[in-house]
Amino acid sequence: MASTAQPPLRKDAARSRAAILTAARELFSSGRDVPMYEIGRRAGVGQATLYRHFPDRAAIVAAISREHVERIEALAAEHADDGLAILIVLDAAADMLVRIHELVGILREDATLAPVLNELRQRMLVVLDATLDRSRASDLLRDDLRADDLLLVLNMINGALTGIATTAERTTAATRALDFALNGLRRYPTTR
Amino acid sequence: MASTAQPPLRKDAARSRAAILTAARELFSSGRDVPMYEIGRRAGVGQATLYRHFPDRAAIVAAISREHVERIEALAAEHADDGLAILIVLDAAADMLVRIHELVGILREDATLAPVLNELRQRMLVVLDATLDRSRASDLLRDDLRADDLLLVLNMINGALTGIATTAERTTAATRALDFALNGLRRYPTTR
DNA sequence: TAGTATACGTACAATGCTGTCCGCTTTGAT
DNA sequence: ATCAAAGCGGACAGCATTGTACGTATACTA
Repeated sequence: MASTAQPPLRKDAARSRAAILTAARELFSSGRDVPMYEIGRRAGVGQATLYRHFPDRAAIVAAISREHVERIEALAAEHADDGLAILIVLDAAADMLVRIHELVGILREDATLAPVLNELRQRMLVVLDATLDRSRASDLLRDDLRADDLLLVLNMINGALTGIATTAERTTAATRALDFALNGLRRYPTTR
Repeated sequence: MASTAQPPLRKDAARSRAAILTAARELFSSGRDVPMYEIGRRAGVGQATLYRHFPDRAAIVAAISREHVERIEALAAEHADDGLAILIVLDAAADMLVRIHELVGILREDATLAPVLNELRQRMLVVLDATLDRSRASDLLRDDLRADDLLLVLNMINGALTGIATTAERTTAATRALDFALNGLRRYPTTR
């Protein structure tokens, strides 16, 4: 598998690529119906350049999405021997969702991105699974929990953010949602 | 306000209207990118008929959405004097979300539906608030809860459903999500 | 059962977005 | 300094979708 080796980009090409990604990150954070040419316009780049760097919307979304998952992977690695790591990771993931909520929607919406979505889901599962395992000893969480339950919880938190426009309000909602997910609504919680 | 009085529909018009709503309900339950003409085609009705009954997509979505909220309102009224009413309502709402998950997405997606969305949100808040109040005596739930927290929880459950195709799997996810929302993830829950 | 208002379907104009073509410009190696 | 390779932008062809125009059919009323 030597196929991933890329020839280095020429100076102008590198600038274009970065500009496109920056523009896309910004536009994708405020709404999901973003025309391609709008990304180009914001990046100060022509249509052809846009499409040369990224053959379609999917490629851009994939590139940006991976960045974020990689940050979570790095964070989990840093806290590998912390018994509370799972709480730290969930917290960071919730925080990430506040920032990329719309992007997640795009990722799910576009059928051609299904393979990427699966890849990222899988990587998150690996991280969550490992972290959960290491936190098991601390008796912090229910012992019927599995990694995909935590992914479900992240989906829940993401759901709590839909339709909220400002970052501040999103943060509030995410915090409250995480609180509910961790502690529940019950007055005298039944741990079943 | 006598404005809501509608002249009775002619027989064929009534049939068309019902066919359109049925087709829309079906199509909206399996995806959110549904072209108008597709609804017409499925309903066995021409473009003009479609647009005469509903001037745009928003009108169809609004009509269908209201039906569902009204069912919840009726259910809450039935259980008005049950101390566990709030659990029953949450459960029913979760079950409803399993069926109309995509519709909720459409409702939020289309900017022209914002007024309808607000109206429905408001009506849900009223129901939840009243039900929560009546359930207060049973000491069932945390006492810091307000109606909009419950709406947040419903959003969370709705979030848990995104990207799941089959009804069976959605039901499973909704059940698990409701469990987490009610009881939390913690082994020894801190009621804070 | 005849007439009129109402509803119907088909065909099409208008719009917005995607992805490609092509002649010009920049980069960096000799 | 020169030149080929690589990159660039604007213009545009193609496509999907929306919403309208218009001649025809159907349902209620007398």
